[in-house]
Amino acid sequence: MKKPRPEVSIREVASLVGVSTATVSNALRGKGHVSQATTARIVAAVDKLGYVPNVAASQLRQGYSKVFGVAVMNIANPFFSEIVLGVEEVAEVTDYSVVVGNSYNSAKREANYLSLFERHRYDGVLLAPTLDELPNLDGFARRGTPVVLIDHVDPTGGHICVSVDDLLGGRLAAEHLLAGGARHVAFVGDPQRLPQMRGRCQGCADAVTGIGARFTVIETPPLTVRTGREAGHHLSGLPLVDRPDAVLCGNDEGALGLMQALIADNVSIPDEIALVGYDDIDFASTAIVPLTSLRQPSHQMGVRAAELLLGSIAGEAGLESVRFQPELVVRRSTRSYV
Amino acid sequence: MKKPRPEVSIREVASLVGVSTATVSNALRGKGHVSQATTARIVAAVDKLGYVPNVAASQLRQGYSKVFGVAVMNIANPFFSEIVLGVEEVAEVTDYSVVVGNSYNSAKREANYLSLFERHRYDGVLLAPTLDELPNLDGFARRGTPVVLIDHVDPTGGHICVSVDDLLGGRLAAEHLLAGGARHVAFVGDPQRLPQMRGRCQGCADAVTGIGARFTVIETPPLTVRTGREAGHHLSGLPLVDRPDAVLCGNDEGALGLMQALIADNVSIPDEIALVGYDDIDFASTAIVPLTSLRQPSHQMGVRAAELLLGSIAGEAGLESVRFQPELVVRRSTRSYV
DNA sequence: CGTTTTAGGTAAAACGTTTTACCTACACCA
DNA sequence: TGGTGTAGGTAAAACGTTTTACCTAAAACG
Repeated sequence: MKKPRPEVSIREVASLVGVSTATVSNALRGKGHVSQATTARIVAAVDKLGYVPNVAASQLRQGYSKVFGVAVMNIANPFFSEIVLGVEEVAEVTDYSVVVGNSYNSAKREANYLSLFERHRYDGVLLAPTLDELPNLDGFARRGTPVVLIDHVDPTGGHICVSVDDLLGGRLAAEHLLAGGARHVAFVGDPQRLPQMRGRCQGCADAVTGIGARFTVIETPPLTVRTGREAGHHLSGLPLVDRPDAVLCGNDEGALGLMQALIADNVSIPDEIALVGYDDIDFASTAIVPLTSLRQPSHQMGVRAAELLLGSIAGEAGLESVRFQPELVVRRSTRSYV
Repeated sequence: MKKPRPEVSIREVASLVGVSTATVSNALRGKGHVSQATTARIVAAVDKLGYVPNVAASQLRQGYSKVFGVAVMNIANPFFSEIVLGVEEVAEVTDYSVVVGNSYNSAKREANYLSLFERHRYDGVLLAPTLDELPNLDGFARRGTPVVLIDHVDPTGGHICVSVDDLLGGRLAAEHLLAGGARHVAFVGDPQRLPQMRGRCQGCADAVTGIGARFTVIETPPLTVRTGREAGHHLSGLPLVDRPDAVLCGNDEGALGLMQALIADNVSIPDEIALVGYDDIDFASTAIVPLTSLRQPSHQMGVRAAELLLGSIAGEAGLESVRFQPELVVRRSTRSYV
C-alpha cells in the first residue's frame, strides 16, 4: 500500500517561490525574519498548489500535537454533549483541536480510544470514566501527558477532577420530597455499577433515613426509558402499604419512562407518587407532567476541565480539583410539595 | 516549548534487546523474518519500557494513517449518534480508528474539522453536511482522499452518498394522514435551510395537493422543542376554518413541543389535530400521546457508509450511492386514522 | 557436490516538517 | 573608520518510524 499520489509538500512551495523550505515554514508560522514581499509570494504559492501542512511531520519534529482527546461514555447524553461543547469552546480560542471518543458505555471502546490518544501523542486527555475503576492511565503518566477526569472523583487524589456533588444532589431531592410530606422514598437507578448513581442514592438515603422515613432502592441496570417504565409498573402493582409516595430517579430518561407507566396505571403524579429526575434534559420540561429535576452545570464543567487541562499542559503547578453543585429545578411532578 | 521528556522510542527497545530497530518494527507488526525467541524478548522489552509506537512517525513514513474522520452536525441527535455507532462497528473489525467531529450546526466548526482531517491526512472522510451547499472538499479530491456523504444527495453525482428518501417520508406521512380523513395538512419545520426538511415538506406537499387537499407550511428555524411549542400555540389560536387538522413535524423534538402546547390549549390529539413526527427517537413512544413517526435506518446507514468508504480507500471502482427508505411507525397520535 | 532458497537479521535512506547554526549585506552608532 | 546589530535568508540535522537493499549461515534441492 503505497501513497497513491505524491504529497505536495513544503518543498514544492519553496521551489516554486525560489526560497528554502525553512523560509516557507517561517513565513507560514510568522516566525523568524521573512520580508513582507516573500511572505506574500509564499502564500500565493500555497494557494496555487493547494499546500496543506502535514501535521504528522510537524508533530514529529515539534514533539507536540496541539490536540487533546476527550473520552466520554455517551455523547448522545446531553450532559456529556454539553460538556464537550464547553471544552471545544475553550479549545477554539487557544487554538487547540479537540478529538472526542465515544465509548458508548463500553470499557473496551474506552480503552481503545485512550490507546488511540496515546499512540497519537495528544497533548492532553479529558476522561469521563465509564465505570468505577479508572482505566489504565500509566502511559500518560509516564509520558507526562496531563489528564483531567470529568464527573468522577479520584480517591487517591492522583488526578485532577471536575465533578458534581452527587451526594448533595440526592440530598436536595430528598429534602424537597420530605418537606412536601413524603414518608417513603424510593431511589430508582443503577447504584451498583455507576458511581454517580451511588452518590445520588446515598445522599438521598442519608436524608431520608436521617429523618426516620422509609427508604427503598430499585435496581434497574441500566436506567433507560424502558427500564424506568418497568420500574413504574412494578411500583403501581405494589400493595399500598409498601408503595413509596415519592421517587428519585437516577436520570431523566428513567423518570420519564416511569412517569408514563404510572399514568397508564392511573397513579397520579404528584399526588400519589411524587417524582424527581436527574439531569434536567430538554424533555423534562415537556413531559406529560413537567418533571422536577436536578440540573448539573455541564457546560461550565467542560469549560473548567479544559482550562485545567490547558493549565496542566502549560506546566502550571497547584491546580486543584473542582466540585460543582447541582441545582434543583422544581416543576409540577412535585409541585403540590412546594 | 521542548518535549518535556524524551520519548521511549523503538531505539530503546532495540538496544535493550540487542537487535536493530528494523527487527523490532518487523517483530511488532508480524512482518519479515523474526524468530520466535527474539520476538518474545522484544515484547518483553516493550512491556518493561512501556513503549507505545508513535503514529506520527509511522504515518509519516507509511503515508497513511489507518484513521478516518466523521463530521456530523449534531452528535447529540440520536439519528447521527446511531450512524456513528454503525460506522465504528465496521471500523473496529477492519482495524481503522474513527475520529468524530461535531459541528453543532455551525458551518465554521464543520470547516474546522474538515481542515483538521486534512492536515492529519486521515485516510477517508465521512461527512454529513450542515447545510445545503457542500463545504470545500477540494483538498481531499486533490489528494485522492475518499469522501462519502451522509444524509445528503450530491446533485452533480461527484460524490458517493448515503441518504434517506425524504420525499418518500413526507409522502408516507401525508398518505397516512389523508387516508385518515385529513383535509388540511401543515408541515412544521425548517425547509428553508435544511435540505432534509425540504424533501420531507415537498413529499408531503405533493401528496396533499395531489389529492386536492389544503397544505400549509409553518417555518420554525430551527425546529426544537421550544419552537415546536410556539408553533403549537399558534395553531391552537387559529380560527377553526384556517386551522389544519393534521400536522407533519420535521423532527420529533418539534412534534413533542407542539404536542405539549396543543394539549395545554385543550386541542385533542389526534381527534382535532393528528400529529406525525420524524426520526422516531426514544421519546416519541413515551410522549403524552405516543407519537406516530418516521423511522430512518440510521445504524444501517452508518454501516453502509463506512463500507463504501473502505471500498473507496481500497480503490474499488464502481461504488454506487445508496438511498434508504424511511418507515412509518404508527402510534396513538394518529391512531384514530388507522 | 554445487547451487539456490530461506530464515534471521542489519545499516541506512526516506517520509515532511522545524530548528539550529550559520551566512551576507546593510544600517546604525560612536 | 570599525564595530555591532539586525533583517533576510540558507543548508543540514533532527524527530521516530518503516522500508529497501543488503548480508550470512544454514537448509533444501538437483
